[in-house]
Amino acid sequence: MAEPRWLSDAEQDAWRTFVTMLGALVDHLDRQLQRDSKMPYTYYEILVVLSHAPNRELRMSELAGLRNSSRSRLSHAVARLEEAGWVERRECPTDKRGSLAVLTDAGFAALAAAAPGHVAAVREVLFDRLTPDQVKSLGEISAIVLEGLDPDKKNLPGSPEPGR
Amino acid sequence: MAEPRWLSDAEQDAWRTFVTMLGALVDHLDRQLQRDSKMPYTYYEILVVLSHAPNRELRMSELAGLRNSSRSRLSHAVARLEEAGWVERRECPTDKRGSLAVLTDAGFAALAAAAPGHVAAVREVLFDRLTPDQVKSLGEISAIVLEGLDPDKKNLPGSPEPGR
DNA sequence: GCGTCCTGGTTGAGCACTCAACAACCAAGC
DNA sequence: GCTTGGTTGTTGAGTGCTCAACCAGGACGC
Repeated sequence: MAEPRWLSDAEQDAWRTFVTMLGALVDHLDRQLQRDSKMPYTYYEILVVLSHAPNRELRMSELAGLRNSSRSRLSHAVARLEEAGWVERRECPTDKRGSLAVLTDAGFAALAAAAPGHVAAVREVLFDRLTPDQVKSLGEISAIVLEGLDPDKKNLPGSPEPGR
Repeated sequence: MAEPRWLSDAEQDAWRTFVTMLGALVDHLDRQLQRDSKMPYTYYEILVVLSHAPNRELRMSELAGLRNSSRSRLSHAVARLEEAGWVERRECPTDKRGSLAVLTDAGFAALAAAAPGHVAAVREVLFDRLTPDQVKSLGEISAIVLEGLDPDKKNLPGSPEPGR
């Protein structure tokens, strides 16, 4: 086996900073939501996606696709959200195998209550500290990396904000 | 309560792309390590940090600090690594409360075996797709965000590569 | 009709993490 | 010495995830 191509010093620096930032960022946002709104970030995103859907309902697998989540994960998650009263399951009228996840009024209210704090947190750690050029740059870099990871996935789910 | 400052369109775009990329990236790297080396990413990082330490040993809390990890998490993780034979616990000679985590030869070998694949994965999804300017930009942006999250933390643990 | 294969979704075991509680120990004051 | 308070590290319960196994129902062939 050939000697692997290790990272250059500049690459190592960038990688260490990036990966540390990444962990701290995810941790920070997750804790903020958990503390202030009693929900993990992933559940927040499920509620957001549902809030944007027509009738605030989606087939389980559509929801999983939009969330880049496995069916299993989503099934567990929706079970929790159902216990919390934020989502209901209904039978799919056109395919008896299927389930619909429906955002309840209580779920929408919980989302509406959680959103300002979450968006404020995102703004505070990210957008209020970066110049418009840096935001643009971050978007471009993210798109390039994402393209390499997920070549045929073009639909980006989930703005951080709830829908109408 | 005042109307929250929502994100601009450009910010929303950047955020969605960024957050989606982030999830996919973490997932990709974690799966690569789990598949090829039977260890989660966080355990890989513990081994890396230990491999760079003098005598390949560290106090638990130092290790936790370098890894930005809680004591509890580290304690659980080291218990697993000990089962795998990659790390040993020893008493700290100067403080009877303390424990030392010591990287074993088997642990070092496992790390050495895992490193090339991991670094190749990082290179493939990130550095081989970005220009040097973009790498520089990513590093700067990461540093700015990290500064806001972790104001007094200046030590960045963990290059992705094992030490001597 | 009937069989076969695929798809949608759920389930349960196992794993990594968090949080709170705890035991053991050090350090400082008296 | 003793007590008080902070530190170090572990433990156990609970949560969210993955993975593989599974059932139910659709889709296509015959």
